[in-house]
Amino acid sequence: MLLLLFSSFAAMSIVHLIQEATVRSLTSLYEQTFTEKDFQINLTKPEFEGDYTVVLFSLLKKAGKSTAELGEELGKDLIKNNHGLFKEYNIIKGFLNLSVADDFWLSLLKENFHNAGYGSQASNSKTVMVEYSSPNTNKPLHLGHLRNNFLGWSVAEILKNCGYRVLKSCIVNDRGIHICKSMIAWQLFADGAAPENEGMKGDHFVGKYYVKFNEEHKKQIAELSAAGMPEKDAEKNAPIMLATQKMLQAWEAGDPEVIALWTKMNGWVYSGFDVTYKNIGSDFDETYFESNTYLLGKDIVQKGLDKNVFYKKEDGSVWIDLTPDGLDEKLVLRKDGTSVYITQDIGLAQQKYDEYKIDESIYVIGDEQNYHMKVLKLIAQKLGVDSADAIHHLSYGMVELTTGKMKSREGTVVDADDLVEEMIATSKRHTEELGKVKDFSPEELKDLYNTIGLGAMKFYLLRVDPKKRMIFNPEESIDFHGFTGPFVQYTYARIKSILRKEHFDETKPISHSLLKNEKGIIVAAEQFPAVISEAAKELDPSKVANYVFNLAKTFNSFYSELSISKAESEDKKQLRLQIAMMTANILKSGMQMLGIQMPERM
RNA sequence: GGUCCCGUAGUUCAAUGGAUAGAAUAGAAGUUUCCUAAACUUUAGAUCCAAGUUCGAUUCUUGGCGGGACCA
Repeated sequence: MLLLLFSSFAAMSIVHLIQEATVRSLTSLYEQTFTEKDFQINLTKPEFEGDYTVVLFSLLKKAGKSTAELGEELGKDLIKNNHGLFKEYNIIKGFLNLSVADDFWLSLLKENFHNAGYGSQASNSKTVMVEYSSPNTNKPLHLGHLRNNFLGWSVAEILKNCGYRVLKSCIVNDRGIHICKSMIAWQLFADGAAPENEGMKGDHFVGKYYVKFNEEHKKQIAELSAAGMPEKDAEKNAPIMLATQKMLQAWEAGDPEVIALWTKMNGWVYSGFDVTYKNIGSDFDETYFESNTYLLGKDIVQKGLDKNVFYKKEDGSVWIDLTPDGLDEKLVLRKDGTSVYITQDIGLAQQKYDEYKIDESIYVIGDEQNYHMKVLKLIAQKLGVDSADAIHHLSYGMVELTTGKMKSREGTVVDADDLVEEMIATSKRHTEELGKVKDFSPEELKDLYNTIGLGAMKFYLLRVDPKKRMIFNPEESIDFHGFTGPFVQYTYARIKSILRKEHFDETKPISHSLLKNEKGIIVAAEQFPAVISEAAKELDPSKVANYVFNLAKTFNSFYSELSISKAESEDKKQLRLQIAMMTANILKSGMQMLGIQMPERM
């Protein structure tokens, strides 16, 4: 009877149910209008009796009661008028702790334990584009790019689970002075070498010449300075820099030789990127190349001039005045008529909208671009670009090293490929030491090492609030114990092991009181849909990582306290099997949203 | 010079204005004839400083100190 009743509540979270019930009780008790914003519902701290807590302080004035009176009256009314949803209550200081009936939790478990899609929402018929990764083609990917890639991928997955149609896109920064630097250095120092003859990945090969350029550039600056030239002039007038500038002009003029070299070297880089993306599991529905988009937005400049959003200075350059918005004046077209990044970006934003009619456009870009993105959105809005309001910058903090800044041009970076390789090697070592999967085939082992190594790395980079910069110590390897991916994977593998051995008997009705360890997991499981929604709203995968870890921890504690296969009764065994299965389903889909695979055994 | 962000255990991270500030790791002490010990249990350890708002501040406001990013 009760089970049936509670299953009709299943669409609503328990927090929501408590909110509504509390509003009803307050309104009838004190004959005033209350809303759920008048008070707060928290999880009850484990040291107190109860599941959820109504914080009473904010209600005292309006109700005209003391905490003790209000708590008693509200508690009694909640118990009386909610069909047994609440079992009991207690009041400590200004906190009304409510115990939710076991039947509610049992009903929730029964309804959902076998549902692999628990927590995901139906289609909302909205399209969102997530632009991420966006590499330069003059160097290989490093740790910072990995954070970007994992964030972009994960946010896309989270949004999919919330019912969005998601398009993953990438803008490849394949032109400009930085690419010319690698090209010049290759011409000067490579003697025609190609990645194949050196057995290098193409992106690493090209990156080597980018570093080489900077070494040579520095040397020439020193020479010119020694000859008496001021350092700033020396930077510009170093012969290698002059040659690079000349090459950039030749590229823009379409010089066939330069274009051929550019095509060849970019080709090397792409073949290298392909390998890295495949290894880390990144992919894109749409790839834009800046060499195709850099002329976009010029018509927008004209439109801006017509609308008087932009103005022309005497030298012919075009500007926008953002001082009324608390920002500066910003250049949108140089005096020589070439456009700047912001102009292209507006052009591309418009193109994305035209092609896909996207409702939201998320840009995963480092926080060093906060100002740029703010200006981009503002200008787009002032111009009346269709997609302007949809622009959303997912700004993430830089990854810093304990040993100093990562600078590609100085070669002081943690390389993405190296790190991936190291993680996989470490997972291999751990696995071999433990010796639990000696019957695996070589292919199965390879998959397992990948799953665990990448799991550790992705979890490590995603467990931190994206907005905050994070610090990485290259001397210490990423952990496989504690608050880590492998911890969650291990919990999952243990559950799967049990599920392989035991069998479900769904004919058994389950009706008994829940032990603390049993209920704890169901209470945690109930929060999963809300966590996903929150993560989507905040574009924050760390919410999922933290949740999944806590659920795994709760389960591990349950596992060590209570036996499943040797439960006190068949009833209890079936209950615990359901709890285990629901946990496994949630862990798997939560980790999937972080881009992390789950091993059936490890 | 201007704008913005960040200061929490030794370290890396949590905490929609709420109860005794949570974890992980490193440290100390335990758990394996029993479903996978990559686990579990116990223990010690922190809000940069100073005012203010509030019944209540890690959270909000102001000022300092320290770190970072961006703009010209």
